[in-house]
Amino acid sequence: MPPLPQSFYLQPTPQVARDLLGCLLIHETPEGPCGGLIVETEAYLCADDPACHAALGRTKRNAAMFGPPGHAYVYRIHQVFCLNLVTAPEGVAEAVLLRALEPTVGADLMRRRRGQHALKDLCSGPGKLCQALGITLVHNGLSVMQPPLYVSRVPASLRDAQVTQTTRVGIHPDKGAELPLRFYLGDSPFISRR
DNA sequence: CGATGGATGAACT
DNA sequence: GTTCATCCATCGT
Repeated sequence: MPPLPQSFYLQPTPQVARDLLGCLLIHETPEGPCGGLIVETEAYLCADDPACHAALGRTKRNAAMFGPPGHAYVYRIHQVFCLNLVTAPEGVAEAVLLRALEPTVGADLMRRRRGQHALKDLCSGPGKLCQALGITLVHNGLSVMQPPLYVSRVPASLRDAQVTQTTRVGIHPDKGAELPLRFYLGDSPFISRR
């Protein structure tokens, strides 16, 4: 399957977050390809969303969010990295955080990067996912519409009933904690938490 | 199981 | 100096 086109990332951001569920994220690395099916995402919006990194304007760190859609925004928090896919037209800072994958490609390689872990714990969190795939700040701003890093749709169809929509993880009480912008596959054992 | 706290680095006030 | 879009070990039930 070809990578998702840029037009995909120009849909409303919550819809992009939802539609990314079930899509395949692949990173082709020197050690081999690795990745999996996206099972958990969160949308971060430009307007009325204090949790968005761009809520206070453009900075050196969040610059990629203001860039073209279909590119990566990678940031560091504590000692881990997190991967977002930039949405909305250039200049409008919105993105989707990828929070968990169901490992399907290169599981052994990912296990090596993460240390010995059960399959369900390899990519069950935004930091774990980046560690497993070998995503770092060097990927900040890169296109996710072509190798080595890309997202594509898979043939299997997705039933609406499988998608759960709820509040985001780790958001402080006065920062839009009540916004229902987290999406995950309700029957997946690979998500970060219930 | 669930709750808690420390690690640890960069951006920002 | 404060604040995290986290993770993991280590408690406590």
